[in-house]
Amino acid sequence: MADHQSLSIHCQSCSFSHLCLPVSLKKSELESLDDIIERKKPLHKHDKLVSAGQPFNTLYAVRSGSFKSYISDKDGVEQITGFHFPGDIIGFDALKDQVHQSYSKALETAMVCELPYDTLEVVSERYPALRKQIMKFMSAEIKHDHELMMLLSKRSAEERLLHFISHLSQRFDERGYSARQFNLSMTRNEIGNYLGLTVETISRLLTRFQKEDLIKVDGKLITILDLDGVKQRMPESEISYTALG
Amino acid sequence: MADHQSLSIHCQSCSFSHLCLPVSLKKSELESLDDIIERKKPLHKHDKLVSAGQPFNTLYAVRSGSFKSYISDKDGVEQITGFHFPGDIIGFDALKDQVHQSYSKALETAMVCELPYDTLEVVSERYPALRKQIMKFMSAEIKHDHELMMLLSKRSAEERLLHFISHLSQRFDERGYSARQFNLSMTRNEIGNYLGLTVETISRLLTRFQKEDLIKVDGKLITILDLDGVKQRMPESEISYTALG
DNA sequence: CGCGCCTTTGAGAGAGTTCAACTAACGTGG
DNA sequence: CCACGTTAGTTGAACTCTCTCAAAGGCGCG
Repeated sequence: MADHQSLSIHCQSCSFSHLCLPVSLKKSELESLDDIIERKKPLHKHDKLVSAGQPFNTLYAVRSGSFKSYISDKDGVEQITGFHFPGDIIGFDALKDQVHQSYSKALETAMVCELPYDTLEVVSERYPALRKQIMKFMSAEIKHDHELMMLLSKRSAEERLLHFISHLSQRFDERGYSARQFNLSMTRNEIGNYLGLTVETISRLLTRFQKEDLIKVDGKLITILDLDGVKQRMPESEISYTALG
Repeated sequence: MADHQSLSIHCQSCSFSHLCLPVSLKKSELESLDDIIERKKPLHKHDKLVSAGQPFNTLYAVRSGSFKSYISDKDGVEQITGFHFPGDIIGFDALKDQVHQSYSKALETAMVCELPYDTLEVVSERYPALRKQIMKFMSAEIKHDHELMMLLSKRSAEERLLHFISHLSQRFDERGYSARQFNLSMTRNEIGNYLGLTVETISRLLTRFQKEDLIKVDGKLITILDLDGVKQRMPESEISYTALG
């Protein structure tokens, strides 16, 4: 079962394990985790990983590519609740009722590791460190959501987008990619949806930031020219940590 | 230790246990939980229960009264992230770094049950149901936060306030209070802060809702005159459950 | 290679904010 | 227990940031 489509890939050799569930696990714990993980076929752009209403069976860890998660109301209005990159875990909102509450869609070709929840529970009974790690991920998601509330509720369009760019930069950095130059896997529309703004506002702001020599925009490719400038014009959260977050 | 300021109060006799951690626990599990809980002295209006930056030692369950939780940036701008009523758990955002990320302040005279986290972890090792319950609470908070994002990002002032009133009504109902008439323990300012609106807008809307015979407003006392009307004018979430949420 | 989606840019409109003034309720100390 | 200072709430008028509507160009996917 564990070798189903495994492609001989393991947490031990995964370059994002320092950001993912394996963080702080000992070797024996890591091997147990590795045993229960199933690697799925790649997803293509626009493929749905999960849909709201589906029964919850497994959490997913992003292995490559990126995803958006969003909720939807009865009129079809959507709200993107997060973008996910390698190492991120998807599906925590489904734990309460064992039913998925949101949709997750691939923004580009992507791969995930499947973490069957029943098995995860059994294993975490033996390894408290794993359980703690899962709860830390959930806690981090709550913290992120609170910061987004502040952004949506109190910040101007400019501050929201600068925060978004700066946060993306930081996440790419953590993953070993360039903090200064990266490709947006999401559309302007999706950025706007996430930040509570319209496409037009995002477009206008990107143009303005470019005129102000803060960034360079070439379609999906963003180059940050003045990282300090970006951070200066963006309100800081009260509690900050130098290295780890 | 367990009898420290216990006032002979137990989960078994608590009228909010159906909403709190005890949900779905068996008798023996409940007794173990009861043993580790410490009941604290009452807090008064404006007393801080926790502050951002404090080391995290315990979760809190609201026993009576109400609280607001909020984050704050370096300029002192605050964002209320939630209001808490009896049965609610406070402190999940602190699990990640073992440091509180937000403030919680009593909105009126209130009491809490202290859930020392180290002990909670030891006990939940023996009782998986307790562990599951904690994770379900965290999952519910994530879901709530996502719905608030949708509210802040996509809804008009009118829809936000109607949602707020309707949600309060539902929570009072769950707690055995009237769903039709209740006192707001928070100020107009705090409602506005939570919903990403100004005091003036909240005040104007409440006046308008009253003129439209949706509600009656007498200072802090709200009477819902047309509950169906309130719900009709407020967008529904896609996934709804008849009884439990 | 063509059609659809994404992006950009402009002009006008509007929902909610800001500023201001006033009143009401609160609580604190004399 | 009253007086006073402070905080909470209401209402009006002007403003502004962002949205909406519109139109055109460009990229990319099939």
